[in-house]
Parts: sequence; structure tokens; C-alpha cells
Amino acid sequence: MPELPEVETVRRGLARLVVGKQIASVSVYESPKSFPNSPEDVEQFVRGATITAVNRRAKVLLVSLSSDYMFVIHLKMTGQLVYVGKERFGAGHPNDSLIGVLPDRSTRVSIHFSDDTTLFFNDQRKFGWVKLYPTIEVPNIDFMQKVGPEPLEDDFTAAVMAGRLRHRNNTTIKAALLDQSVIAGVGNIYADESLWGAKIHPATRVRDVSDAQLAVLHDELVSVLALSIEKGGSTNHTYVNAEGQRGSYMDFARVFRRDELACPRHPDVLIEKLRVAGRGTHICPVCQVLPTATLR
DNA sequence: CACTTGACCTGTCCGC
DNA sequence: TGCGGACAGGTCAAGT
Repeated sequence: MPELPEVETVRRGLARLVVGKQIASVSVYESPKSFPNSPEDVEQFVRGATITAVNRRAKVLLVSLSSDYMFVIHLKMTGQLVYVGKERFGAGHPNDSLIGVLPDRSTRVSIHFSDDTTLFFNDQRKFGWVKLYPTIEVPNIDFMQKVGPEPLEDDFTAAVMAGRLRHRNNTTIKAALLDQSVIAGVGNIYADESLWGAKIHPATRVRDVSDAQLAVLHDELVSVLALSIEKGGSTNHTYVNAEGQRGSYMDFARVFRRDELACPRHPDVLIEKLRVAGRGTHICPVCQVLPTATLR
């Protein structure tokens, strides 16, 4: 999915909708990959507990329980967390919803609350997961140990970003941006969008990007992530927020999935699609040119 | 270590 | 209409 802005949008929705709710039961439709914990764990550490907070680190959601356990959730490519009140989705639901009546065939887990409302974890491709950990152990999870800084925190300066990217001088700037141990939360959409903003070709070796260009890239990345959160994230295919609604950032995208359309800076130049770091990549061939050093 | 590639899944779209 | 292949917001475990 779901990159930083989408996960943050889900987080904000859940913080509003489920904090304070008491968990009555958990249904697991697909295990062990989507939900590796045992029914005994659920009985002991989840049933009867209250949700006390919903936080985010990189693309991971952290749902705190009053039992001092935590749901750690990764939506990967197609995961959704959708809260449904007493009235089911489907007929009569807001028209920007992509969700029909739940559970559906993509539902992997559902959490039923004592007020008869439900939080559904849906995931078409089954890459995502929900894992239960003792809260005290979460900082020791391998991912938490190696994940990079949050790009929207105040201390994420251009110098911090450049310092981290310089450790990956021998790979492409796009691969470095996508590396969660370098910067937290950047995925394919916002890598392409920020590189277009900074006029850097995604296949440029990091060592061939100047410090001045990295400073521009920093500002572009921070502003595009903030704008996307403001727009409720990007709905490319399956992403929805905690109420089943789409995000609108794709209406503001400059290059992502805009191949064969005009570059916003060059009305007569078409966006091209290529493959960089194994991912579909969108560029303006005039704004974003590979430096000769990288070409060698 | 740093880096690249394929695998994990299901669904959709496109060409034959 | 059906079939095969490529591709899709993300990581991982392997390989070099």
C-alpha cells in the first residue's frame, strides 16, 4: 500500500474511531501468515482489553492495548483496515467508498468490539500481516532496530537525509529512497513524485547527485508527503482509509501513473514509464536526465 | 558489508 | 470467450 501518507491517514481514522473500544472477540479467516498468533494468545492478551492508542512507525501501525500488548500491522501492497459501525457498508454507504459488505473474500482478520462495531483487516494479496507482541518487546523487533528516521519529524533536516543517502552512494537514488533503513515510509509513488520535483533521474547513482540536489530532494519529499496526507493519501487501486474511503492525491500527482500524459512543466512533453530498482518508474525525459557520470 | 534479483499472492488488463 | 504473460502501492531471503 500504502506508503507513509496512506498509513498515516489510516492511523488518524483509527485513532478517532477505535481508541477506547473494548475488544469482545477476534475472528481469523486466514492464518498463520496474516495472523500468526494462536487463539490462546488472543484469549489471554486480547479479549476484554481496551484499545488505548494507535501510532505509526514508517509504514507500520501500532495498536496499543490496555493489556500491555500491541497489534503490529503491515498493510504491504493491498492491506486495508476498515472500521464498520452497526450499519454495514454496501447500500447507502458514502459514494466514495470502495468497500462492499464486509467480511468479503479478502477479509483475513476481524476485531469485534463490545459495542457491536467491527474493525476488518482485508488484504487481497495476502502479503500484509497483523502480529501481537508484548508492548515492551516492540522496540526490539528487527524492523524497529533498523528502520530510518521519520521524514516528517522536525529533526529530519536536509543534512540528515543527505548523510544517510551517502551511505548508499553506489546504488540508484530511487533504490536508496525506497530503502526503509535509509528513510522511513517512502514507497514507489512518493519516490517518483519527489524525484520529479527535484528534477533528478531515478536511475542516477547517489554519488552523482550533488548536495544541492539532495537538499532540493529533501524539500520536495517532505512537501509531497505532507500534501498527500492532506489529500487523504493516494488510491491507485485498493487503498482506502479506516472508513472505506479513497484518497485523492492521485488527482494531484505530477508523474506517478501519468505515462503518456503531459509533464506539468512541459505541455508538449509526455511522461515516460521505465523500470528502475525493479519498480515501475515515471519520469519527464526533459526534466530528469541521467548525468554522464552515471551513464559510464 | 553493499547491492540485485526473485519470491511471496491474487486480480486485472492486454494481446493473441 | 479463453489463455498466457506482465504487472500492481512492499518487503525478505537468497544470490553475486
